[in-house]
Amino acid sequence: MILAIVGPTGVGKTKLSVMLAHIYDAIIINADSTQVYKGMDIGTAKVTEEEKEGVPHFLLDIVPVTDNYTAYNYQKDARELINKYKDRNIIFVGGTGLYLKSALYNYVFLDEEEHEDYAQYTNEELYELCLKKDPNMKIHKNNRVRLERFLNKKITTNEPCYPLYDVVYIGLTMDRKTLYERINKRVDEMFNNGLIEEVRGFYEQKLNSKVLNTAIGYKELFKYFDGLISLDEARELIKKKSRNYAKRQYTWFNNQMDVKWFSTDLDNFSKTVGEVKQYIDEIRNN
RNA sequence: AGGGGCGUGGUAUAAUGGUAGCAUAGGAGUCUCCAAAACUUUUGAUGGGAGUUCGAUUCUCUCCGCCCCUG
Repeated sequence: MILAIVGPTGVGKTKLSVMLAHIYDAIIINADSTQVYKGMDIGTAKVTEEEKEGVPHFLLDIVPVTDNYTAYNYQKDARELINKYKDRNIIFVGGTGLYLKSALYNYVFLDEEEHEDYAQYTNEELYELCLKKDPNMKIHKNNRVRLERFLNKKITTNEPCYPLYDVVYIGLTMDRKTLYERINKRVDEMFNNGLIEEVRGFYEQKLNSKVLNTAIGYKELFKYFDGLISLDEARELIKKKSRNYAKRQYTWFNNQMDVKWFSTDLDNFSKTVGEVKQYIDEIRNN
């Protein structure tokens, strides 16, 4: 059996995953694009050793922050694990929808044929080049990385995207206002628990990488260390970006996957777990 | 208390005696490796009252609120 626990950031996915892993004697595979990196712990709300409660976790802390781990890498790694543990129950947990899609669906990646350097081109120029290659190209001109990739490919795919595995998608949700309050509070807790020191460690090593420049909580504090914004501004920005992200996660899971949603009962979490378990058992018996 | 200034979506701002603009937050959506990304779309405002006027958010008065200066 393969389960996937999805939902916005801060809704309680980690806790649910460990409890379900105990019930079904399952292993857990991370499906969060930033938790694969070593050392990014507090800012990504990575599960701690204590919280794992002995449940085996995979695809956590597998690459240094200087690597550029992509959905393509994730697809390979996750499918290897599915194959290796096909006799066991597997629980995917995480909020990066594209990673789940790439691993669990027939999501085709195209090898890049050329590797020209387009650094000297402006976004506009890249956009024009792409249109010259294919007038029907629909990538936005600000989406620079996608434009460069498009130019480096010889063909595009029309391969339909269909599920490869039988997966039960469990979505965890709560009303928007409560979720946003929780997200704000969680960011404050990250600051209290040493987020600044965690990020300063990377900053002082003068590390620079894609994930450090995009991950929420990291890029904002880098700006603070550079003296571009105040600490309070960084904190508010992190909260805002986290809320924006949560909303986009809903859009993705609502429209890209067949998710069964459950409301998180904050006062009685085991009740929520019970509802999820009942649903899973019904499906397994059919 | 006296003198001065200011009140425009949740927030920050623009403009005008004649359709109140922009940004951001909020809502909805798109997605074949930037995905904690990049976009699309949409709700929502002239502090209250009165006067002048064909018409006031704009001009006048008043009340309320906020800010600055003085004692």
